[in-house]
Amino acid sequence: MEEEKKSLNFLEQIIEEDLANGLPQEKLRFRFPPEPNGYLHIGHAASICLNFGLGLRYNAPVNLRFDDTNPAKEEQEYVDSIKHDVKWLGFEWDKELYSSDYFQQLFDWAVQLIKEGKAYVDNQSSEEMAKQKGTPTELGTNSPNRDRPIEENLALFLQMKNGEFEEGSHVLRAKIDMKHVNMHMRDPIMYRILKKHHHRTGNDWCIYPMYDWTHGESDYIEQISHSICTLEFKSHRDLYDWYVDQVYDTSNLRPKQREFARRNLSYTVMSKRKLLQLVEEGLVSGWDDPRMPTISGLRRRGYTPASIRNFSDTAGISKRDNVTDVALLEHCIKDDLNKTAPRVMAVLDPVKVIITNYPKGEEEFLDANYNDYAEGFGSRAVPFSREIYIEKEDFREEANKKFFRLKLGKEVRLKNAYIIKAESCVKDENGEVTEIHCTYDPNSLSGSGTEASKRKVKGTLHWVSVKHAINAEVRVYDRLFTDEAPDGHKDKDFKDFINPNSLTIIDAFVEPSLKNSKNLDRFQFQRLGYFCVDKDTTSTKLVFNRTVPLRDSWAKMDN
RNA sequence: UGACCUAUGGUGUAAUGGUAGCACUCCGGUUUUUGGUAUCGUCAGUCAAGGUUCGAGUCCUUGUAGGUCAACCA
Repeated sequence: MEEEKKSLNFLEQIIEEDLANGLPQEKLRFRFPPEPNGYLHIGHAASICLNFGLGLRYNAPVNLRFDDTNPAKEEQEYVDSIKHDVKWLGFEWDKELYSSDYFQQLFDWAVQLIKEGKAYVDNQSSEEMAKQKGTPTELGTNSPNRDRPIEENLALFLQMKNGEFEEGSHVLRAKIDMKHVNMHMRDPIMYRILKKHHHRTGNDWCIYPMYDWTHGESDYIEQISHSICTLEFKSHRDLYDWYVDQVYDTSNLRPKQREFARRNLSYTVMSKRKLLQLVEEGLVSGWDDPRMPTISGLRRRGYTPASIRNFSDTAGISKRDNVTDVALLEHCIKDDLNKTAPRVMAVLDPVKVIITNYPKGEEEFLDANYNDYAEGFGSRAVPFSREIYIEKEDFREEANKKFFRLKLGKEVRLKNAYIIKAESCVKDENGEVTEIHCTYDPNSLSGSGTEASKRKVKGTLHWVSVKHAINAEVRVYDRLFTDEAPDGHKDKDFKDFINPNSLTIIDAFVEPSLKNSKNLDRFQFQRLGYFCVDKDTTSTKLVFNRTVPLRDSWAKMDN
């Protein structure tokens, strides 16, 4: 059989081209370079799947490199969560590295640049420097310190390093071109003074390298062949190349930066700043709130690593701005869970059914498959008795032919149990149905093989036995925002679109087999959706998150 | 009054000058002891105008639209 040719994305095409032009395959090396200043989200997952996917595809190593050059924002907590998330997604990095590992090397190279007359110390205020920088349409002007003698620069830079200056008083700048059409080339800052404790280097340094100076050189040190980042860094590429060229030795590989469009998802926001805002203002319970688009939020919500990987592959990558429909993500998790989740029964909005011809005090345990349509899931015993709960919406006193559920005088099948017929109902003073009285057909037990058990009845309902049901808190989620692109409105704040009903907490009844479920166990609650055990679960209280509801074509018809 | 990037069904992505395809969404049929799943199908697209070419989504020109760039952030 001929293997189907899979089309390449534009980055794979670039790599193929490089290989065709003589780059040896064993020189291929990638990296995922997060700044440890927040939690990873589904957009990062795109980058992770992309870089590690390339590693797998080309049998090339992929480094996990923490871009930790700003001690003001970075914390060990974030490092730990990032490592956990990458592992959880199912990827293995070659080396765990930190930009801060290269502080000494970067410093030495900076000294070299000063000696070559390619860098200088500027002691103007940031306002003055900003003014000289110009704008995208106006050229910049030179700093009065631009031609400071090399010896003086060297001495000042050393003083900066030794902590002899205040924060903000001096910077080291690359001497490139203040009239360059690219703003990033107008004598960019290489080092600033920051008298802050660093999560790894402690107080060893009080000058810290800027992103641009750090990133290309780190790629070069690690001999990354393809340094893949998002589109907003496109204009940094000139500078990336300039910096690398200052230290590039032709016997080594010269890394190449290429950019792709970041992944956006409909009905949510993706910037770390905005996500942080949601957390800090208490609009969600934390970074791992199941409504958050973070990896930890999705995990807690019940998403599987495979579903997220599959989403990334399916969505693909390109260079155009995009807002991917969250329906695709939901499709991916439903697709995975449909194949892997055991099916059980839970009633979220209960009404009591009394089976009047079932003997009082009697109970029986019915064998129920965890999955009727696939092998290997096994089964459990589900208790049945005279009183059960069904969903309120599964009963109507009267309804037309399209209503396949329980109505007076009609029959339905109870999943894994008997066929019952509604005879009458009891209502409270508000007209709400409080009890439904039914009779059952004792010969109709599921799987018993009797004539009666094979009767075709149109509806099948899920249920739990009143006596055996266990209580569970079920958290039902809706999208966090009511707008498709909450941060896409110039005149409105993204928080104006917060959905006030994004979380509904329900006291539900679940079948007793669920009693000992553990955190992150995933189930299909039949006819309702996929649910996942939440970490708030204790030995006395079960808590479930609804990952995603099942498709409900009846709800659409009924409206 | 700049430079750079991007424009393919509602959404996301292929087509590497040669039949515009795939997935999601929507809608409909079949199957079904989940109104689920599965399966079959329908609707729907190359931003515009010129040019090159036997042939253009692809190359060129000019528009138009969107995005990015002026942190001692990354």
